Amino acid sequence: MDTGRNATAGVAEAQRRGRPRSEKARVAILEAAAELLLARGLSEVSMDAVAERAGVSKATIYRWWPTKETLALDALYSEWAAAAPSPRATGSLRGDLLSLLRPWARLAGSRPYGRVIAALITEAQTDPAFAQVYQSRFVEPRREQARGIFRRAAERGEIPPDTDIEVAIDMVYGPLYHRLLHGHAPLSERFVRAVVDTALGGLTGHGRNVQEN
Amino acid sequence: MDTGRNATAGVAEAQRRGRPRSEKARVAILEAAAELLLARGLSEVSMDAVAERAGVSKATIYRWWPTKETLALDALYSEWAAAAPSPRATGSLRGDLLSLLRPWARLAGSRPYGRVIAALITEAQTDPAFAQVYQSRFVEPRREQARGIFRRAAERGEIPPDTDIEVAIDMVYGPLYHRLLHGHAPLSERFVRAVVDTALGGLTGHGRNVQEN
Amino acid sequence: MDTGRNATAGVAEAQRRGRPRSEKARVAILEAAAELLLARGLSEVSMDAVAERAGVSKATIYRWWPTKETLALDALYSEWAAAAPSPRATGSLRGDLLSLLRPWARLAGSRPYGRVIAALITEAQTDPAFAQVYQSRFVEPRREQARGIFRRAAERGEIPPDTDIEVAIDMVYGPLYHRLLHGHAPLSERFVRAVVDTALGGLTGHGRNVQEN
Amino acid sequence: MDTGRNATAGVAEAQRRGRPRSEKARVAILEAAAELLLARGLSEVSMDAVAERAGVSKATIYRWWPTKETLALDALYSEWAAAAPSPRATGSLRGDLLSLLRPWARLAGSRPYGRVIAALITEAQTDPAFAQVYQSRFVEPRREQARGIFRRAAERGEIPPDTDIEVAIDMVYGPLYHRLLHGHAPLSERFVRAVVDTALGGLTGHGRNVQEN
DNA sequence: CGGTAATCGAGACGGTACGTCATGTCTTACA
DNA sequence: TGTAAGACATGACGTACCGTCTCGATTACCG
Repeated sequence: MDTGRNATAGVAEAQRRGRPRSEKARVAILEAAAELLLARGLSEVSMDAVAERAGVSKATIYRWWPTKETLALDALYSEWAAAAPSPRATGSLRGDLLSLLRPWARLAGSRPYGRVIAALITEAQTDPAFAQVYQSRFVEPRREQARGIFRRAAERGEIPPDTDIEVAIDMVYGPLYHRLLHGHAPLSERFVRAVVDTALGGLTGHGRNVQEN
Repeated sequence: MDTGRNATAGVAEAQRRGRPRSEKARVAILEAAAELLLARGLSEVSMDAVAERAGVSKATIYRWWPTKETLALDALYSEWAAAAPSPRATGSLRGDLLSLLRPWARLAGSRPYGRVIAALITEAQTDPAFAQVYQSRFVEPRREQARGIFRRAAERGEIPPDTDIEVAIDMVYGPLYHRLLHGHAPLSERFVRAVVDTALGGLTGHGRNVQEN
Repeated sequence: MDTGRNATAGVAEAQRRGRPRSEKARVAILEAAAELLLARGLSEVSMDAVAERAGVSKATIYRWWPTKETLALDALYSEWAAAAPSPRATGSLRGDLLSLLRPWARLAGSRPYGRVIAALITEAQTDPAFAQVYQSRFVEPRREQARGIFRRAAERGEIPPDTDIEVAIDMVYGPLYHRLLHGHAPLSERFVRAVVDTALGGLTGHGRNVQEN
Repeated sequence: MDTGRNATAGVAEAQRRGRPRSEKARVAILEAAAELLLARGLSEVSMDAVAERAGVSKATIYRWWPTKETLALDALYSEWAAAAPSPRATGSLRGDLLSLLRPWARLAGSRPYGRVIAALITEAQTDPAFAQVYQSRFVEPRREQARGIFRRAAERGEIPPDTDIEVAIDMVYGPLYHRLLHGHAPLSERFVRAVVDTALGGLTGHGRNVQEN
């Protein structure tokens, strides 16, 4: 799936005229981009380098991805989507959150994704069009999952019905992104548990969740 | 204060030989950089542009700042340090946190600082030397303030003595940075209060803090 | 008639199998090329542009013309051959030359052909195969006409029998091409007459031809 | 002397501020360009290739020469100006013309200059600004020399005083350029003599110059 | 009338050069 | 020694064109 042009093309669509897009080239570009991005970071990766490593011409890249950033987004997404499992419903808010956030943290910490994500966020600050794509591809899907989790918890009575769910989401994802981007401490499993427990029970301890998991 | 070379050290230092450094140039550079950074973002600002706007030669900039990023850091720091008031002790954890975070959020939201901070974080991902400077100049001072606040709260018995303070700091700063960088929702005063209250009392509501402020 | 491949050979040839060549496309390509060439010059005309204007695919052009230059040669030739009348025998060398050169000069000056011819000559300098085609299509026919004229003049005794006819041809065509390509002065009718008269009678005036025409 | 910017800079001019232009680079560029041009022709020479061979950056070339063509003009001019001797006055029109044209023909035939000159003429057809520079640098100086020769011949009575000198110049340079560019026959010494003699005496032979030289 | 074969349109592709721009260094003259 | 001016090597940018290619669609013939 491309960030750039009309890459939708339903299955049943009649074959379009002209030479069809080279699937080989598409995959080679995304893989080359992903490897280079993780090895060197967005700003150190040139389109020329991607083209060379993918065995592809620069024009072919620009035909499908308008900017380096959109290519990076797609490249990262390919890796990320392939690796991330869909969380299952555990019956408790704590369990649901852990099953959502643990794979995310494990994935985020497994390779230098933070560097690439930081670069994408930086680009989103300046380019509104890119920001829109970044939001809808990377951010919203995960927030939507979290919204469902919190909504179901409210229905079960685990959290008050007037809870501001947007704030709640920021309370759990915020600290994770914080460590991912600032790198002042590891994105460990322990940290995920601590974040979830603190978000649920609070620091003062009166509502502290005692489950062990 | 420069990120780069001889940071001039003490007042009483003997006058060095040769023409002294031009204070006018130093200020002009920092101001030009700050304005351009906030207007266009780090990646869109060139050293040539800073030099031209400051009425200064490029060589002069490079003599004192080794990279564009260090210059940006200093330029941002000048603005930020001038504006941020030092928080006062209120006697309660909630009060202390609000007096620490509210000015931060107000400042961060007042101009497009997020764009510059995101760029600095991005650079820190790749350049370890810069990361070190960024941490010690921007991150640690504020974490140290927060550590003091939590430590005093533990002494007062407001939070358990075994609280992991590093996690606690991430629980309040994380959500703020999250909104600053992702921009999916405003960094409002209301949000700061919600973050503090949730961090203290938790989402489940059993320990919910009922103070009104 | 194409510069490139199977130049169709004889009329009576048996119809070849497969879809026959589209005459419509052939004409459209030549016309599009001629218009673009005269408007912009060879180097400013791209095959893509010709294809688009002719409503034809690039592959169709390349199937029949190996290079842009050969296409330009054919396009120019179509225009040129259609416009140039065949000179008639006047009975005198001066009359024959004028009847040969005047139409040439009028045509050459009528539209920016100089620009295209210069480009073809340039290409011929580098590509020997093209040079051969250019000579045989554009240069030799006209030189052959001129040879006949001078030969008959020698038979009539108008010029010495040992006259070097190749030099004689260069003496009349050279100055015309000179103005066409350098453009320092107009290719006027007056100039054609002056060239012929000077070539015949010389600058010193002793043999000056006094006919008026 | 450059075609591009303000390369005049009189001798006595006060040293301009900033790093002075690198004479070494200037010469290396012109020499690299000249060698490549003569070896491959203008269209086959890329700026990248010139930069690489000269050991110079592309930006440096573009700083001083706006286009490839202006660079080629300067490169050719350097070679040409260094080689061409100034003709001397012989006392006769024939002698003067031979002393002007023989070195020109020898030089033009010595290396594949025709290919480069053809390309420059081609460019001049399309780019009026370049045409102006080409005329004033390459064409006019030589025409001015020729004008002097014919003017003095008229004063001596060798040619009629009402001779159209512009036509006369085209009569001798035209055939030479014709052979240089069309390449249908060699630019030999014999040819130069034949052109001069025919231009002076005419083909009809009544005014034929009988000097031998 | 169905099969074979060359043509055509569309347009993606690898490759190469373009001319521009930014980085960081260097070389002058002047302060 | 510091500074303004500005030339320099390096290298990436995004665009444009070239000539080739792979499709489906078309249009003749030939069996």
